Amino acid sequence: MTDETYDFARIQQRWLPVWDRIRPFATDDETDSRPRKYVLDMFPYPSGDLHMGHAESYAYGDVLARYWRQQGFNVLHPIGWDSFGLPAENAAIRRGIDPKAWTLDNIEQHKRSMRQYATAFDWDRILHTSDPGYYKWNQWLFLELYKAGLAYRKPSNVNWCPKDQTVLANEQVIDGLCERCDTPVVKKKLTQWYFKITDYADRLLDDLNQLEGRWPEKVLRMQRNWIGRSEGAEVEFEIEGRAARVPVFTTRPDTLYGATFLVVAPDSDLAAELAAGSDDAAVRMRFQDYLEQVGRMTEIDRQNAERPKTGVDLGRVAIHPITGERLPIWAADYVLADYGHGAVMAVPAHDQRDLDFARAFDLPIKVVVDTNAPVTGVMPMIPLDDDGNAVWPEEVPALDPASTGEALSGDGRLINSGELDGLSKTHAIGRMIQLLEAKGVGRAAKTYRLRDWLISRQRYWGTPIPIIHTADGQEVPVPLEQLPVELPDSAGLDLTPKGASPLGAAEEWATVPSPIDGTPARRDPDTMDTFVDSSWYYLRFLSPNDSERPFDPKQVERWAPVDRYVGGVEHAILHLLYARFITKVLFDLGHVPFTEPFESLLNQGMVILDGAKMSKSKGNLVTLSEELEQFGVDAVRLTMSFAGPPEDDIDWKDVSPTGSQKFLARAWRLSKEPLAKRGTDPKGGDRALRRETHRFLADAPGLVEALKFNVVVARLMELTNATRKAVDGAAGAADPAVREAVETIALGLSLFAPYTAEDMWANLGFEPSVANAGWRKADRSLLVEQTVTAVVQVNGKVRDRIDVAADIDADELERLARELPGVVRTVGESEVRHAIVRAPRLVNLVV
RNA sequence: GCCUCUGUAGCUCAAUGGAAGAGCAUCUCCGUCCUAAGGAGCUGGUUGGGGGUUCGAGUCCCUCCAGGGGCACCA
Repeated sequence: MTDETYDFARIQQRWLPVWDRIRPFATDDETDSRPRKYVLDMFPYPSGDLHMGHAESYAYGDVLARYWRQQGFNVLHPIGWDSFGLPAENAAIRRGIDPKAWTLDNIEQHKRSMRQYATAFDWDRILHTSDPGYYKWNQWLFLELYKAGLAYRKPSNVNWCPKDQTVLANEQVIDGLCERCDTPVVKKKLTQWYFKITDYADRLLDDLNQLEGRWPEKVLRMQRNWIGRSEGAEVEFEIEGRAARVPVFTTRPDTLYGATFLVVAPDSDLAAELAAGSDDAAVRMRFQDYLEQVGRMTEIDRQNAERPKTGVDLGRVAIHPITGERLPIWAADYVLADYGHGAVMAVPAHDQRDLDFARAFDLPIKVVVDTNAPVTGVMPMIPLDDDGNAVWPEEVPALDPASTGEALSGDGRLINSGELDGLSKTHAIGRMIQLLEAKGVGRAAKTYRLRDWLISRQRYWGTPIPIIHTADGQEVPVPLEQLPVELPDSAGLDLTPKGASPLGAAEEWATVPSPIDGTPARRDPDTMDTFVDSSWYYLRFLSPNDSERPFDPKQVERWAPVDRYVGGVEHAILHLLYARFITKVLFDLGHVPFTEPFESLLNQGMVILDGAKMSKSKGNLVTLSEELEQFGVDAVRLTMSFAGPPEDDIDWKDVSPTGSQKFLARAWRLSKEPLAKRGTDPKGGDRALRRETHRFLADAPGLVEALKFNVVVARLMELTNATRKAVDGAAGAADPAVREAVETIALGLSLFAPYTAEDMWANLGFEPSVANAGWRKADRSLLVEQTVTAVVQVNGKVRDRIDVAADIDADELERLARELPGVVRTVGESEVRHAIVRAPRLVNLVV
């Protein structure tokens, strides 16, 4: 191969060392006064080598980072590794090696591949979370939350993965299965550390409105669903033989008169207490059996709404707070212990779940909302026949959920409800809350699906929780000056999951003197959920080597929050919710001046193959390294960008890296063509080509910012085709417009195909790097057309067209239009009743 | 089941209510000892179906159909 043919391998070899030397993407100049942009790619877990998903994500992040750089911004675009977590530990267990060494090897491998892939990262700021210099500040963060009362320990029923032998956060349980290994999750009673994210539920929900339009609608919806705020009332019921009243949460306080029994979650403390207080030994026995039966069930069974209702009568009696009726109390597993108060008032007539239960156990059903009645203040919609007479429905559906099995959940008029009678649902809700408040037995209330964030894990490869437990059972924070609490060496430790943290077995490490009085005490043996690590890493990138503090406030002021965050939708809930939460906590504690970490979010789609997700087990993997070998880095990157909108999935079967390669070669060959010298004034060059060039320069920025990378690439192809035509045609290679066009193509390609663009730039006689060359400003005067073709319609149908001056006025255009042969022929003798003129493009004559 | 988003050329996508377009692929031709690179050109459409509003609808409204996504015992 000679220098005359496009050879991606040669070009890659040529420029990689040059970039290593000139470091085009270093961002460290404190005096730089350009406007700033912070582009962040979600940092990867360093397992194995880069795969197609990474290649896609980094291609997109790079387009944005390189684009803003070309637009004259000082761009921060860092990378690091989320290097704590189970995969390293599991791999270490399987192969009997040190997780630390394994992790560092992988990071090195990743880094080499990323460089080869020409990612525009600042290599002077890399970090990884398993570095004590990083996780020291995880521990600092934990202690900040602890001091603020936002980190606490409590015993509760937690999600337990029997395979990984560790607890899982609610967010890590997908359809009842462990997110990582698809093992059915079970419940286990354990004392664990939590972050009090529920204190922030309202803000996490309400602040999503600020992100509207800048985060994908889908992610906003998922977060809203996850937080799941519901508004209603808390109602308190007296229990016979119990001093304290029992509160329940309901969204339908209007149906309180229809409550015919209470249901408590079998696995709640309340259920156990009520059952224990029953006089009847048989009741106590039945409850124990039922509790065991429920405990054996996996989450996946429990979440199945189709299964028949089960439950036991606890033999206890609640008093209806308004009517004073005596209501039975049941325990049933359709009520969840950790939502609301773990107890509900059952209104079978108006709630499907309660109805199913009442029918199964023959409990009373009382209708209190007439859903056939027109709602107060709203006229009923009665259909009319052709003569204008009302057509009454043949049959009004019966108000009888007991026999139909259908609960009446709609709106209607209250009946059998004392002073609420006649009110609509909405009015009755408000009125009932007033009544409850007046009687002191209830109040308006909100509740959430969101639970507190369970952060402790019984594993080795994570951040040790910086708490010391004294012999007399006190929790003492590790003093700041003793941080980091470093992990003990893994040598000699059995990392195999046993349900207890391996750290507890590292006697030498675990035994410490109490910070209070020096008596023997023990370190907390658990490590933190790795989502703690990633909840604030975007701040650490601003001063990654600062050993004095987690982040430099001056740099936070300069760069944060992140302008554009790029990553997969698989983190739509977990990571993003946690990062938002921690950011708000840091704001409240005065550490950062903003409340949302990520100004805008790009969720790229997945790379799939033949309509299916790629997976090793299915054997339908596309291996990135093989694609790179065959097509080159640039062709693969370009294929990613060209495949469609970034948020859509890319089916590798539908795309053509060969096509990308051909296009790159065609563009590259153009860089050998221009005969005009560097710096030649393009004025006077071929007007049509200049117009194409400047149309691209004018349109590309908006398209990039709208994330329509595929359209930008298509436009580059058009410009390339136009330039080839000019070179081979009348304009010729010496025309200065050709040089201008080719330089523009190189600049445009620098966003998508950095090696090719750099080589073209050199062919055109410039010094590297094209990445920092700067975008050209479009000359708007070249965009306007002197003449345009106006369409002339008669009754909306095109009958003729005419070339006119672009600035023609409406009257003149109409006059010309009426004389056109096609128009005269169609209009004939008819009178033109109306003319719509949109100069200079269109005339529509209505006859 | 509920809530949402999307349906335009074979594929991926454009088109302030104003001529239905681009890139890629296909096909044809030029080129060549052969093959390929390369170049030129032609095709290709009921804008998912139906109805409505409008001088004019891919665009706005209604309805049906198809696909994607989310939620789903959360009181």
